[in-house]
Amino acid sequence: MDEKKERKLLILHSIIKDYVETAEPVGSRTIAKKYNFGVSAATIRNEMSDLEEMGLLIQPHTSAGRIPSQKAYRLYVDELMKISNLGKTLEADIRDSYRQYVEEIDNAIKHTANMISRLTSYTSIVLFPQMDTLNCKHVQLIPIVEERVLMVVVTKENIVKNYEIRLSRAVGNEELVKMNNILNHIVKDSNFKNIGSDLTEKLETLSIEENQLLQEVIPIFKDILLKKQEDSVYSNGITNILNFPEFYDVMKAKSFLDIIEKKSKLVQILNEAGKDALNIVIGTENHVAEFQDCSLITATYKIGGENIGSIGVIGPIRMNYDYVVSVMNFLSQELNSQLNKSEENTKGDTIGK
Amino acid sequence: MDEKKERKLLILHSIIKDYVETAEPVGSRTIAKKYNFGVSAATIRNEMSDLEEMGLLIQPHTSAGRIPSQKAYRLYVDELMKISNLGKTLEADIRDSYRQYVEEIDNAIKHTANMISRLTSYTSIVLFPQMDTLNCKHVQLIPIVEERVLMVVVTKENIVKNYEIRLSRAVGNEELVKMNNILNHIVKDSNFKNIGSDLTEKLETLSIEENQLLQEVIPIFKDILLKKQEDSVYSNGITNILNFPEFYDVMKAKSFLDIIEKKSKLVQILNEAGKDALNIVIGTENHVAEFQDCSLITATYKIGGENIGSIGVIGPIRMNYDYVVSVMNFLSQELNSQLNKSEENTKGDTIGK
DNA sequence: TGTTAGCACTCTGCATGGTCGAGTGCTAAT
DNA sequence: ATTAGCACTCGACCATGCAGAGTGCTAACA
Repeated sequence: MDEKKERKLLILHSIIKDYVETAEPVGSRTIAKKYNFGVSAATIRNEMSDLEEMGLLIQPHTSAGRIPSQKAYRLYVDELMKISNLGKTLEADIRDSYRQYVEEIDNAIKHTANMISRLTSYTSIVLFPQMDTLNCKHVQLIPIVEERVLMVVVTKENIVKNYEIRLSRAVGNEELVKMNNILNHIVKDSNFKNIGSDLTEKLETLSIEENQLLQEVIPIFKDILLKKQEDSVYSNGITNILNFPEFYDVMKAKSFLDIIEKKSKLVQILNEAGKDALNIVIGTENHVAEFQDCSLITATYKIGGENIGSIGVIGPIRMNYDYVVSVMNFLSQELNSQLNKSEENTKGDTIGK
Repeated sequence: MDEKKERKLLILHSIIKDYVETAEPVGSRTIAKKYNFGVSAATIRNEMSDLEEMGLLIQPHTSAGRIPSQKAYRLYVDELMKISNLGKTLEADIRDSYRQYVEEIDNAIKHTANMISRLTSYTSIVLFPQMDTLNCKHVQLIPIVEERVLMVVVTKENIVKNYEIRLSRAVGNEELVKMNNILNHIVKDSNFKNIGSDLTEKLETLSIEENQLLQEVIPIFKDILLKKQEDSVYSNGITNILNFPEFYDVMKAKSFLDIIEKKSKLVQILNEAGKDALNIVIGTENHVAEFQDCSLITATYKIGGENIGSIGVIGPIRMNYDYVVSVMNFLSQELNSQLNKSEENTKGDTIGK
């Protein structure tokens, strides 16, 4: 009885494999011939009929072959799929390619996105470090000219963000330093997530004069944390999707591309995808209607053990899951070691300062 | 004889108008009826036949109507078109919408791009200020942690760019200040365009010790000016193009979108478009093959009288030229006054400093 | 009991051919 | 110079028919 079931699954596996390659419904003959099971097409037909009853196969119409259902892909991903390596040389090449992206974290992440889309030929979407997962180390205000000031925020994770701000009046250098000191005093060591309540609390401990000084910077400081959300996502290989017959219909392609352009939606999608090391969201498992013809595979990256963002790839449901998963596994691992290597180097000294 | 020609042009005008609206070849009857010229379709037919001989109309096949040739659009743009205003209320709304984008120049430009694509329903592409058109005012090195340093470059035009860099070793605060001083001494007031030769020249005037100090920062400083090219373009409304029947063919759409994703190509296209206040490039007048089904309308923006970047819109050749031109006129004017208003405010004091 | 060959059936894709309508060019009349 | 009329052309659309792929069922076989 068990080997019976075994064969069914093998057949399902073959069907999925074939369909992923060809995008055409696959018939019993194809399976019998191409994947020599040593039984006739008729037998395969019977098995396929069973698989259809189990909800794993779908027949577009009477005399077409069958295609895997979403449930089948889920089964495949959960139980059938075997994840392989990318191969020593490719892995070494990728590792090498990170060399030039050591300075700015965002570049390493962008590079990861580019690699994802290049390797998988699907569309990649990545989140840059999300402010609300980070912790403030210190803030520095730097005069540019007149009332214009550059605010540099360094997080405990050693991520640097900076923002050009404009005060309502020109502020002298000494005043700016004073501002900076007080500001630092209250934002230091706070967690950006609770910054709203934290700050109002701490502001109360300050003198009236000090409050006055910060009157203008504080709202700006808070704003920044929210505002940059739409800059916090990057995507590459958006036209790759047009290579797949599923999207030859211009309207489908458009609704896909529309979302990719709507950065805020992407942030949401990535946030909903799950926070495991690797997450697979197939078709309607995604809550965003426009992506229900797609599958999404995401991974997270960490600094100092804390999840601070994620990388993902989005393609048709008929996706090469095992390959894509191995790509994502390797790249997220590589990105993580990249990010944390540089942290290891500096962290010790930072704490000591 | 003159009023004869007059009529031909009126007919051409009508055909263009109709074709721009409907994207269907337009026949003699349509023109006769819809734009009541007071003559019969047969007469129009004769005129159209003449216009075709003149190379202004094209007949896709014997029994279809006719469509305007590229030459016709050029004629239209150069001589026939009347540019109107956008209307007081719309103009006021747009002007208002700039309010919130005063802090960072790049945001004002991005906003302009968003407005372009929203108003025209074509795809907008814009260049952020190009480093090589700017002049250096000063540079500031700010320690982040260990060997990581933030380099802030302020231009004479008061544009601020900043880059995270990594030195080969941790550098103490005093040393960094020293570095900063020497660096500033030699880069100050130089024009980024000639920075290569300028710097080598000035480096020779420094002591060996000073040279040593700058050894690492100088190449980085030069790199920066080139490196960020691909970050220097932004585009919005890329999927708008899919609304036009010209791009219902997926392969056409793909080759369009591919270029939009290739930022470096966009920079080239915008640079080739011309540096007048307003430039119109129709179809094959563009040298980039993939955009020869498109028309491009660009405008420049200035700071202190100097061209530093451009904004543009790209759509099908069958474009609503007069409307788009009026949009671009208004927006570039608005952007310019936005950029230079803020400069007026500060320039005086800056020089005094 | 599982497997298989055979056969009728179904459905799509494609080529064919005919009709319709839109639009033209030409000619002759005004 | 303009126009009405008419023959002509071509694409869009639709019905038809055929070939090919694939199925489900049945009866025979190991």
